[in-house]
Amino acid sequence: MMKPAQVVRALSALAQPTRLAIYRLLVERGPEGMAAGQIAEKLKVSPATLSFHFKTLSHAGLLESRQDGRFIYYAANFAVMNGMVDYLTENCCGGNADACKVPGKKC
Amino acid sequence: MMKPAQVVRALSALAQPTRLAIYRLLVERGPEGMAAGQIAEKLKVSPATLSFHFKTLSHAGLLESRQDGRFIYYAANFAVMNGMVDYLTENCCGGNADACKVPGKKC
DNA sequence: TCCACGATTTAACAACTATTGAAATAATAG
DNA sequence: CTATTATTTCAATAGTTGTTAAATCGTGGA
Repeated sequence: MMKPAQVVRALSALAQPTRLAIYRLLVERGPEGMAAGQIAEKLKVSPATLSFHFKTLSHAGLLESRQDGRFIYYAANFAVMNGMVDYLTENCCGGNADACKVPGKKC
Repeated sequence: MMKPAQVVRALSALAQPTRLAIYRLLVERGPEGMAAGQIAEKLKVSPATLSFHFKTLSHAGLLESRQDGRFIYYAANFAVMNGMVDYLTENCCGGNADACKVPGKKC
């Protein structure tokens, strides 16, 4: 189970329109990821601002990066988001499956 | 599907240690919820601070409240969190189920 | 009605966050 | 090596957030 501080960091990282858009774009893109410049162009964000947000997302563990030539590819790390969701729904409804309203959760 | 602004509001609301603790406590408690005073005592948070956080969580749609005598009971609203998770994983891996790493998601 | 109790509001302040442009760094191609 | 492209760092500013104490609101009982 994730530590509270890490969950807060992940939530905090996603709680910003530009970063949320970056993350969603990379979730859609899958493991291949996308180059920083392409993301900047697609989302119409200045390189400096984008870099700042990459740092925040990476520090939260939500992004992986790899260099390919002059380009840096970023990709979503699904494990951290899954851990975040598990943390939020842990022991939901006190373990009463009937009362549970979280789909896919076995309480 | 939820609107981006509402998702950001929900993530933002949970991206704070005290509010995350409040929400988890209420998720565990289920639909019955818990009185404000009990939560304050359990989490050792001052009433004023707690009230401030209730407002933030309620405004994000994450909490429901009902008055019972002098007490106000708060309960988690699961629908909004589910919507938040759906928004985050929407169209994940571009619809390629094999590449998808999000358990319970059919891509 | 008056009082006690639970909960919220307000105002103030310190701490943190996002954004920008300009400068600096890293990597490749010629 | 130099020019070029991609990305990051820096510094400054404006805006946002969390906490506290004191004041206020609303409910139920004497």
